[in-house]
Amino acid sequence: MEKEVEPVVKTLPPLPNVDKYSKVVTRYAPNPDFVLHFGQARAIYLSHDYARMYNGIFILRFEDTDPKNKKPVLEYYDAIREDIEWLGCKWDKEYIQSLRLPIYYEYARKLIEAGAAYTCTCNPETFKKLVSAGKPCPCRGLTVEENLEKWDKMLEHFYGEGEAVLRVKTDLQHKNVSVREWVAFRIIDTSREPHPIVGDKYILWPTYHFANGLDDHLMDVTHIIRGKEFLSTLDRHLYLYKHFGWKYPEAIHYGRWLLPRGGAMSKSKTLKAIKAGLFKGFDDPRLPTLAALRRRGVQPEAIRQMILEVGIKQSEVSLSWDNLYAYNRRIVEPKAKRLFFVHNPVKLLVYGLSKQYEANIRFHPSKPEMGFRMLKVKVENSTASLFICSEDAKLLKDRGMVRLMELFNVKLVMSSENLLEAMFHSETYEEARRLNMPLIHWLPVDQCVKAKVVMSDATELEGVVENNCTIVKVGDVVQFERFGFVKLDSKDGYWIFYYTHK
RNA sequence: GCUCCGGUGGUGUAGCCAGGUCAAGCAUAGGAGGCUCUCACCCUCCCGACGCGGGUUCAAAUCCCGCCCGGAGCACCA
Repeated sequence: MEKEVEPVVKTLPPLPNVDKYSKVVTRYAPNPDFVLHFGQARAIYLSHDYARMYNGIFILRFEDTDPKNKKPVLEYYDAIREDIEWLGCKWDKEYIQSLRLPIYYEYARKLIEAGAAYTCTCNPETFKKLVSAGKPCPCRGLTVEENLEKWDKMLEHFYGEGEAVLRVKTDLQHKNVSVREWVAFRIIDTSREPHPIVGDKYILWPTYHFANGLDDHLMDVTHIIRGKEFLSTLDRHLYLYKHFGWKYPEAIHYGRWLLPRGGAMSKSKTLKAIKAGLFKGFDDPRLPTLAALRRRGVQPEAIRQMILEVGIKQSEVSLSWDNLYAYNRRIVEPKAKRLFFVHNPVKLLVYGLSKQYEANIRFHPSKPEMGFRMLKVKVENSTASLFICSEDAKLLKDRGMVRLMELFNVKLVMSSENLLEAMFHSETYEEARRLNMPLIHWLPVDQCVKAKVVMSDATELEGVVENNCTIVKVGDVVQFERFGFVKLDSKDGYWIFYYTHK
């Protein structure tokens, strides 16, 4: 029995205060305004894996309450579901906030009735001035009745966009000015900015602070795992929970992580660049989206292991792609079949052959159980026609002799720009080693198909791949020997592979 | 600027709460060599870190103070 190399998988540290709750409930709450990127896998895996670890519940909640500035797009709801499924995380419940507005209205009314929230029709500038000085605005003194009346008018489209908001009462001296009297509802003109799901049905929309905080309670979330950019929303939520007399869930915040090469690019910038044609789509190999990583052959388990390794510190971390690739290689290497791919092929004629040749090569050098592939070399008039990489052609010119892997050794006799001519030298590997010949791969000109590899910088390498590639299924990761790991992307007429890593 | 949060090799992480077994472990990257009919994998070795300065203590990466550096937030965004 051969043992697979088991990577040392770190286990998650225990979650705080688990025994205080009857069931652990976590959630992931994306805004469907773009596909998920690599960094978001962190909150997803941590939330999901903790829920599983404690036999709890993992909730997916779409937070689509800004049809204007962070406009949700219908296709991304599904794209996000697909991304999360690909990561291997199944959610137990799903909610869409835009379908819950009546619930938010109901709780807003309760808040007003409790005297904990008030309608505000101040000019934003004057309000800002007052509140940063720690002073209340005139609206704060309105009676409950007056507030309910104005609230109803807000619901009835009496006010236009920007004319009225609902504020939550806080401490006017709160250290963080943005926490003071924060906005729970604002008006968005959905006749101009329709929501992808509910259209122009509502104009009064809850802010993230309100809907997110409220839903965490209503959905019995016990443990919130999110980036530390949400640290200040916790302060806001605390007021909300205090007004309602609720207990706030355990909140864990992790620091942001930096990725090299455009990893920190913002959604809006990325979208703009895609529209401008700078990227091929949201799965362009240069982008750090999950869709792109998937397309390139990165295994979700590699991402998970990397996230578990990084943990949940609040300090920021700079990750390198190399690190992710190392995890991925560990997963992919034992399974990947080996094939020959000759890029920028150059024709090589080998003379002096006295018989037919065929090479039987393992699909995996250290796993004979994975089987063999065959490459037949047709010899006519003592001559064979092969392809080799142009880089290897240079090698042959420099060294004079090379071994064609698993075949025989040749000696260069003539070279022009597009054609190399060589003489059969000897057959054995031992002879090649004795003479210190470089080893190169090759393909018979009649045993290969055209292929191209899309590199991680989106450039494309043209070449030929051995026709044994018919055993490869779309989505499989294979290794092109002396080249790197690639994933078969499509084979409609043309074999297209995406480069994964070395 | 204000408010929070954080600083272990190039990168990530263990250790810090309960000081000694840490002249700091592991991984990855880098270097050298070995194995191998791939530049993959595997094996061996090397490289390299407790931000700085004080204090407490027999003893500090671990506790205390100051400084420095980095990050996050400061919206009618999520």
